[in-house]
Amino acid sequence: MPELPEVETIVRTCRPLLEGRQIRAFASSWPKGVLPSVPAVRRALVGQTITRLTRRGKFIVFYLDAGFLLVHLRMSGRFEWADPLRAREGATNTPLPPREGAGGGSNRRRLNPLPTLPLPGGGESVDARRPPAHVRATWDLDDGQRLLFCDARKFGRIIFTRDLPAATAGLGPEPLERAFTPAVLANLLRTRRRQLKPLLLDQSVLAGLGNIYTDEALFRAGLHPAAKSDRLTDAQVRNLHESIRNVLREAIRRHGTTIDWIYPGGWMQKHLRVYGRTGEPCRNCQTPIVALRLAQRGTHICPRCQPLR
DNA sequence: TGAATTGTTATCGT
DNA sequence: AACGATAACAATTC
Repeated sequence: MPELPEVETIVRTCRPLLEGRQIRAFASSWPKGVLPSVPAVRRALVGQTITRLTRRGKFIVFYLDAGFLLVHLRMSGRFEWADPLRAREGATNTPLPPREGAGGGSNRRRLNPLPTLPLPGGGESVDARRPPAHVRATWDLDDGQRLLFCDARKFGRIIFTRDLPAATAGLGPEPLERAFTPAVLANLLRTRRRQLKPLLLDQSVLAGLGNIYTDEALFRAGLHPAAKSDRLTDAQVRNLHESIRNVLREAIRRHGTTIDWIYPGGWMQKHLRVYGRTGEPCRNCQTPIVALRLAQRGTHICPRCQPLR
């Protein structure tokens, strides 16, 4: 369930491997996920050089000589690498980010004919000898590497466009950019009358937050997820603004949250304060964390630190 | 076995 | 009529 920090980590990890590379081939047997169509995307991609790799909200954005490729991982999408070069070298000097705490040891992979490198940090229990499951698309690059898009649930999307602004027109501001000031947030909140959590989850309002970091930001700000967006004081808005940015920055520093097989390599899960901590004591006041259902989403709060009124 | 999972979209209600 | 809330949906894992 990659949200902004996980996507940012993936982009930073893939950037040195992708920027400057030319795409030799693109293949996919997944028509629903590739827009406008697999043949059209193949024609658009082959021969193109990837000049930049960036992120917009939860989209990974490939800048090409002509046009842009957007990849959305949705729930279960991930990138992997099939890399014959690295396989020959024993995969010992890969530019993967460091890991903190447990899981150490198995960063080195055994020699084998066609291993893949899970991104971003190397999964703790990923067996590199096993070919990746659910491969939906592949990119062959001019240095012999092959990038794989894997997605068990097929919720992800691969979209080619020549008009990036049009393709991302439906996204709200980037929470970590300078332009995202407390005044901007105040405007987003007060021009609507919605519950805070569904509003912050809405990508057309603010780009990049998902279920985990919305819960975490609201906890840090001491706000109840069902509180109405137009009833916050200036101080509460400033607080929420700082909470959103801080939790995202901390999560990026820790390479995101790893809570299941989908996204390996992060360690922010060790620092979450409410998400997934139902029944455990609040780190501020020891009150047990409560799970509730809001906007069809599992939601976690400290009832004492986040009163509704 | 079915409950849980997320973002988007269609639909319902105010 | 515009906005907000809600339900359905994609497909798989445990």
